[in-house]
Amino acid sequence: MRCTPRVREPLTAVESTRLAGMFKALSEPVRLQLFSVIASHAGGEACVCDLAPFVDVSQPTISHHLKVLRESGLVSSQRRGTWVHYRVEPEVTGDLLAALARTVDVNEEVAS
Amino acid sequence: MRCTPRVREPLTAVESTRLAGMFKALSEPVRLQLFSVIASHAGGEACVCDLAPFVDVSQPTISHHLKVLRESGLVSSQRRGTWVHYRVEPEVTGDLLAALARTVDVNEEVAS
DNA sequence: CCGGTGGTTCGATGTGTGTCAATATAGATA
DNA sequence: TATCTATATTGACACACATCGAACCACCGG
Repeated sequence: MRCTPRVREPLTAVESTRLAGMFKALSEPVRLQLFSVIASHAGGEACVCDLAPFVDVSQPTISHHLKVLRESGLVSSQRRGTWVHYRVEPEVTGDLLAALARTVDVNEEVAS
Repeated sequence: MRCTPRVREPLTAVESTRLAGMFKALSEPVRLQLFSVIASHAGGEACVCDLAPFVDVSQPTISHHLKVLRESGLVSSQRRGTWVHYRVEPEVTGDLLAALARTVDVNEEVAS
């Protein structure tokens, strides 16, 4: 029943589950935009008050989305006095990028 | 109220919506694995019968997930006689990769 | 024109999730 | 202590979604 040969090993169920969790965190437009806004600040870091002007949802909703991002591991948070700062986790985002790049590379090798 | 300066422009709401749609397609473990299995075949292309052994869901569920991937633009499908072949769309996946890489780059520039 | 096999669509069901208003917490300031 | 601001949590609700069995469609070999 096999129609096409395989060129490399696909993701395992375990790897897929881990990566899918990160993709899920970025799968909401508002959340992706929040992540992007954080990343666009110096040091990949911004306080919540910097994020609010960019998205058109209530403050609790912003807080909820930040929690989802935090739990995915893509960002971390730190309180500094009155303000809470969110920071992109370069290592985790790098993992995600690498996994996706590996997948896409298969096509590029074949295309060239 | 601004605590941190911005280093680059974040994604707009429109861009976020488009990209989030692709991330969403990859946000399900089974679906991500299907995508990965397709990409792991020669030419970034595989027929449905090649995918089934890798995931533990019913055949209708596989078909549903393939439809979602197709509608996201990340893969396309083509019937060849009895079998239907799914193929990774390199250009679309490249867009996604580039957008994510741009975001991560911000951190790496700062880190170095 | 059948019977069979590969894939898709349909209908139903349980679970997950984005959103907000209201409320709560944490730190600063007086 | 009282109060103000920044952020988080709770509760409720509507909607989306993953999954399956059953029915359906497309191609192929008699």
